Amino acid sequence: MLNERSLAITQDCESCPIRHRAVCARCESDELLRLEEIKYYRKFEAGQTVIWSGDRMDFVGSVVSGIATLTQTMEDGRTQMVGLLLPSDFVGRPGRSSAAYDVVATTDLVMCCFRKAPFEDMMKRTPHIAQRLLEMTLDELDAAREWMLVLGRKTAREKIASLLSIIARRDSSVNMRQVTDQLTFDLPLTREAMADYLGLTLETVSRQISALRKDGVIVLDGKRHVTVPDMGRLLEEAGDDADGGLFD
Amino acid sequence: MLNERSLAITQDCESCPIRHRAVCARCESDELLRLEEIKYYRKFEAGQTVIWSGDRMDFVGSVVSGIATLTQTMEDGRTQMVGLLLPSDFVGRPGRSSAAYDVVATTDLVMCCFRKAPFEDMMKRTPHIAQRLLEMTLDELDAAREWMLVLGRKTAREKIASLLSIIARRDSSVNMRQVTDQLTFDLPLTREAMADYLGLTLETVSRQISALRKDGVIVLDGKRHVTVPDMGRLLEEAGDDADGGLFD
DNA sequence: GCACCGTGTTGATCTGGGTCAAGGCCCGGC
DNA sequence: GCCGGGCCTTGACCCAGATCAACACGGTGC
Repeated sequence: MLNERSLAITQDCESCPIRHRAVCARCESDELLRLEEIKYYRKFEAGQTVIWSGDRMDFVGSVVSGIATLTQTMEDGRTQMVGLLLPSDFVGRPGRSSAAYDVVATTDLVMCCFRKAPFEDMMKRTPHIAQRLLEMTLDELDAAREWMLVLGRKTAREKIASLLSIIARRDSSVNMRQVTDQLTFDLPLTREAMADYLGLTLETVSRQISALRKDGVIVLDGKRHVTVPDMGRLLEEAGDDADGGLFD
Repeated sequence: MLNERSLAITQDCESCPIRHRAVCARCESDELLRLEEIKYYRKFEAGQTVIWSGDRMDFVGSVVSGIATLTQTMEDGRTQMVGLLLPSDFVGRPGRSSAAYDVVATTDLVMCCFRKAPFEDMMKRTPHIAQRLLEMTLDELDAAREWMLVLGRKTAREKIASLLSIIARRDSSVNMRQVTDQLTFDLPLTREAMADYLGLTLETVSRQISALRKDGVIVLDGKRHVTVPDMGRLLEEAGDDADGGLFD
């Protein structure tokens, strides 16, 4: 399904002409074809590190399938996840040659990569690409700032509810049943990874998830499979407006 | 002084041809002149709100002098500052018509604004502007992500030290004495604003500032004027690498 | 002069979430 | 089958920072 908001398209990455039209949806030039010549795929297993912070990074790319995380770590080992990369998310930074964060595959992961120099050349020749990247980066900036509110001001329970809301909204595994207003999905993160995203300990994550289960906000089937009987309730628990445009 | 990294230049905003060359430093086209026709200035007094979250926003612009903050507020009043706008910082978002955050002047403030529609037109005609904005937005994204680490994983003392480092690095009021390695500057924020930035209460901010003073990490002259006798020491307290490229 | 208000400091006490520790569940190897 | 290792849960206790409260300081209006 072609998603106007994404730079690359999830499932049909093999049909690249379509996907690359998304890079530059308003542009019909043959630049689209040239992208074909400089792209390649990379596959990673769950747990593998895609790139270490500070390493030379000579590609940019986007997630085709699977989930990766961006994390920062202090010398003493405290780590904070600063981004969650879901299919169609873009990685890398034109104009910078080394990675700013650790990028780790949390599930099996396929990325569609472009060598950086040719990608930058093409960006110069194809103005819409820079504009598309600008839009996407602004969206990411908004998401990062929303997360700052979560990290700085929300309680542990609200943090968990916020994370579940985000995954419910964005994870492609989400299965929505329109009639009952129920959502089901698998948590793509361990308790520890959730803790790193939320600025909590894994024990607190575990306790709060148990509490939300006990209170009927979520239903757990095993440790990872989540059903949300009432999305409005979950959003209330997250401290957001209950009507806050879920699937806009 | 022309700053390659900025979209607009601080002090010499009156000499706009120079400033606008910074918008598009690599571009010599006459688009620069057209910017003249659609710009205007706005002045605000300390404490005034520039725009409320959700309001219609028909301009983009940059800070000429003074300081503004971006804040998000929950229904129950908890607030989190998500950005600090210092001179040369850009505000607004091409492609979106309403403000996502409250923007408040914390000191007297002068902004140089462009009406959004003509600015967007010009962005389409002048590719380098989108590329410059992309670079700036990526810098902001990095800053936001660094702040996520501060909010999620640092102690109150480290948070204060981190904030002081950032202000020391970016505030134009900073007076550096090369020989002694001392820095002096005025805090542009109240204790409450600092608390909102750091995800703390104002009492904790006050206590930690007192503690840093007692330990000799900073010297206070009045409540706002700060001297940092040893920047390396402050960076250590912030939990960053002591050598982390201060004035790069 | 005095009252008032915004800003900041400091003390006393409380508590949400961290820390430490024990144990359960599941899966893969042997 | 048993063992070991991830991953997760739960309990007991502790502490950093929140909360509540009192007061200090400087400016401004009367």
